Amino acid sequence: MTTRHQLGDLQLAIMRILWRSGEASASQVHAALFEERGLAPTTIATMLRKMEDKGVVRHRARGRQFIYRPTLEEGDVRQGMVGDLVDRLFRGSSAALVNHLLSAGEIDPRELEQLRALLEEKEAEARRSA
Amino acid sequence: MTTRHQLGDLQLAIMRILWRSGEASASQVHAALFEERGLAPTTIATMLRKMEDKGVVRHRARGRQFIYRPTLEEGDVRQGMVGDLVDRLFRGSSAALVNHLLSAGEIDPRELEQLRALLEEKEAEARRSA
DNA sequence: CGGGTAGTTTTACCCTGGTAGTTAAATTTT
DNA sequence: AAAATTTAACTACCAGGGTAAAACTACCCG
Repeated sequence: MTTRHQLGDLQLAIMRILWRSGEASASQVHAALFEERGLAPTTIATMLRKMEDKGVVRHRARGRQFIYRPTLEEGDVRQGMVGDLVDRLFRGSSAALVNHLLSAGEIDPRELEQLRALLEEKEAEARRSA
Repeated sequence: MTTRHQLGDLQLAIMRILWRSGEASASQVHAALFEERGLAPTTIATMLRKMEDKGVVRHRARGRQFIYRPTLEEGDVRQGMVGDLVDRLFRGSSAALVNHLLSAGEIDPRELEQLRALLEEKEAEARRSA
């Protein structure tokens, strides 16, 4: 199991850039985020450094600039953060979370059917390997 | 929509005590949590004060001690925190979260069937009000 | 009355996320 | 060569969660 990394909002935004492009320099990340966030370049650079301390990105030098790469897959991060929430709020039961979502009407009715299909598939799978 | 309150781990633990007992003094909360956390009584008291600042609990005095009551339901907190995660990680799509849970095999196979039943119920409901 | 005790308030630290100014080094431009 | 620009490093600050010692206060008991 990948160590569960908890990422903040800006950190996630940065990761998304990196996942999309594979790797990027601080200024590229800044450029990509400037539109929606309007942050100072130094803010991005600082955050990238902190993220490197934490181990979620790594860098190599190209000339005088740093190129950052993510060390985690998007799925890992999702898994980790969702898992954490499940532990904190649903005593580890993912099923309880799904239950909550369904009961609270958080799911778009138009998507119910797709979910059911997926669920049935999983059920069949579970039966097969039982 | 209830304002989305983000609660930390200790805060959640405290809330759980309060939800269970309806109301409790700082020392009662401390006693209830001491087993698993072993924190100082002042830590609990401080946290309760911070939580009151934040508006998630309220207190009244009984003699010289403070009796705290939660101002939010457990469901509200769940809804808020899950909603937040969904926004951050799944661009607001709860269905995408369910999808993730199913695809990643996070759901105990034994619970699949119950979920399917619930899902079918929701589907029927949706059809009815469509 | 006086002291122990229970319980609250004050004060203080650490850590992390977020934000950014300032400075220093290197590279480009004039 | 000098000036301007780029880019990274350093430093700083705020907020909030978490943790707790210390100080204050009111109460009870002998």
